[in-house]
Amino acid sequence: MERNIIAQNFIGQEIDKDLAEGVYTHVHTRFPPEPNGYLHIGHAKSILLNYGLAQEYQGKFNLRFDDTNPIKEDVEYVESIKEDVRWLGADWGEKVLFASDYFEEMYQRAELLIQKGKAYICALTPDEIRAYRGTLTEPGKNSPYRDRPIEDSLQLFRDMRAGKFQDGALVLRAKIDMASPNINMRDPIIYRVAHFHHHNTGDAWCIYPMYDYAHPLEDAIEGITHSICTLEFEDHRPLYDWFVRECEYPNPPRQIEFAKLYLTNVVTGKRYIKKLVDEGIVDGWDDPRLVTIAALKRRGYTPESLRLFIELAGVSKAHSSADVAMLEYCIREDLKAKRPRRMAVLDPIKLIIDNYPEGQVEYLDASNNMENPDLGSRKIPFGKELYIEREDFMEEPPKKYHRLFPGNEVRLMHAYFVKCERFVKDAAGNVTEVHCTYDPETKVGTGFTGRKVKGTIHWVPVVEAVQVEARLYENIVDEEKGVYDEAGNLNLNPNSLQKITNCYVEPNLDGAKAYDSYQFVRNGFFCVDVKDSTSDKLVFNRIVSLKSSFQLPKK
RNA sequence: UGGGCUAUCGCCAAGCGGUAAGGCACAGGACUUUGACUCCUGCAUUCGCUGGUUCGAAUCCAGCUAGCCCAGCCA
Repeated sequence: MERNIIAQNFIGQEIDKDLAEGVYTHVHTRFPPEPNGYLHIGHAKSILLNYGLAQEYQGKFNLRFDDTNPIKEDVEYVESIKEDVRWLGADWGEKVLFASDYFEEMYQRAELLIQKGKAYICALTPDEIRAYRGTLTEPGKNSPYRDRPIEDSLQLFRDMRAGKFQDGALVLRAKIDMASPNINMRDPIIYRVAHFHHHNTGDAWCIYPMYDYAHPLEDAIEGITHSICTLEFEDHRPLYDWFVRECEYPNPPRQIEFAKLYLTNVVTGKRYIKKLVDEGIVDGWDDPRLVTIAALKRRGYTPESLRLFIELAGVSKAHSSADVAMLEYCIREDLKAKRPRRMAVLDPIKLIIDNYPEGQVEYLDASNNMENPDLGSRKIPFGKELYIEREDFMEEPPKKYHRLFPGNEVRLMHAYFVKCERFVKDAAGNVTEVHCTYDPETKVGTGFTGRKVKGTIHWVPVVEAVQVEARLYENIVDEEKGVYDEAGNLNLNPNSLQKITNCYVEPNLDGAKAYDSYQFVRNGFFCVDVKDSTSDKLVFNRIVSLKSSFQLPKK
């Protein structure tokens, strides 16, 4: 049976233990995003982890929107989140769940807390509450409203719900311990007044539960067994357990924390991504320079590649940040045998074959993917004039350079050996044309073994070349300076987007229009940028660089 | 003398008292119709530090050190 790699970590071990000890008889996990932004690579880890765990133990997985703060939330986000979760392959079963669907039950349990003397209505102002809370090193002191009679609190709470108070006038607080060394236990607020339209419940409520209260109840209501969240909630676990216990839920869920996924020298973090989007520094939430799921998808990443990445990165409690090289490895690994390959020239110079008949065009048969014959082959027009990459010719080559230079012979991919005879420069000294002679006997497929060449280069026929706009992306942050400066601002890289308009790819002679997900192996993988193709131009985004593919050998 | 958590190769990460898995990256080499891919090879006498227990410790104990999180009517 196929084991879920994603479940092989300390969380899986804890679950094994729980199951063995009979604490739980089954496994039920959930992914609980707040609909206040787009999902990014970090969420993919949580989604795949929770879903993978449910799969591994033949349990259930819920997608639940943690929509308890209408001020920050929007339906636009719930739709995009559903799409991304679905794209990643996580199946949430019957229907999507919303925390807001449990508002009535949460309210009832809050009344229960009041009746048990475990919660009270507090009229301190926000500033006063902060002052009474104490500091990290000093205990807090009790609110003067802490011993308000139960009946008074109950009535006040009902009045809050009835809309008799302004925002911020009153809050419901849990009565725990103002001297607790854990600040979360110092009578945390559990309900606040907010006259705000909610995307799901409309204007039915003017009081909304806080995360610390709502989350454990949501989990308990849904019968979640393992509530997996990130490290910053470790301090909240005692409170989580307190609410489940005091609200009298049997079969309490268990919270387990893991370290967030960071990528080295990449902007993760919703807050910063949002800033880049809001300030127009990037084109939108799916700008290929971001690591939102939408952006990765647009760059050509596949769900399989992200799953592989999450598996390779692993899950632990150690603060860490994975190398982007690992992410790029994953997309190469996934695509290399799956997708057809094409030739492309980003920075063209002309290659003229002096001994090739003027005006002649022949259609060469080219394998779509040498590693996967099932992908078939295609015809490529070949003629006297071709475009080749500027980097593939050097007037004075360094040692070990085995592409074109005067007197050297190379293979034109899928075609012939070609020997450089001479070249032409313009007034500024730039090479404009490279002249070669070809050897008809070296045609691919003829089994020619007379001699070997050390280099094989890409080319595109001048006559039928398809011109596209290629966008090459560099990291959006300055890797030298690091992601953030002292003030916590992003160190942006002004060259994060370089447009190249005079780029050519080979034509699709079979009439296919899309170049989506084709591999342009010498130049990294490309995919069509569907959204920005407003003109009739094709727009390509390069998604990764191939290891040393265009680097000259080091000295 | 607040609390919680973390520390194993450049980056992730196994390891759970019996003598340091694996992946990415990197470096050599072979192969080659993509300097890619593939294939070999190399890459921690050592597990933040210092003591202790033990025949034996990355694993147990004690004490240090460093880093991260917490004082929203955000999640």
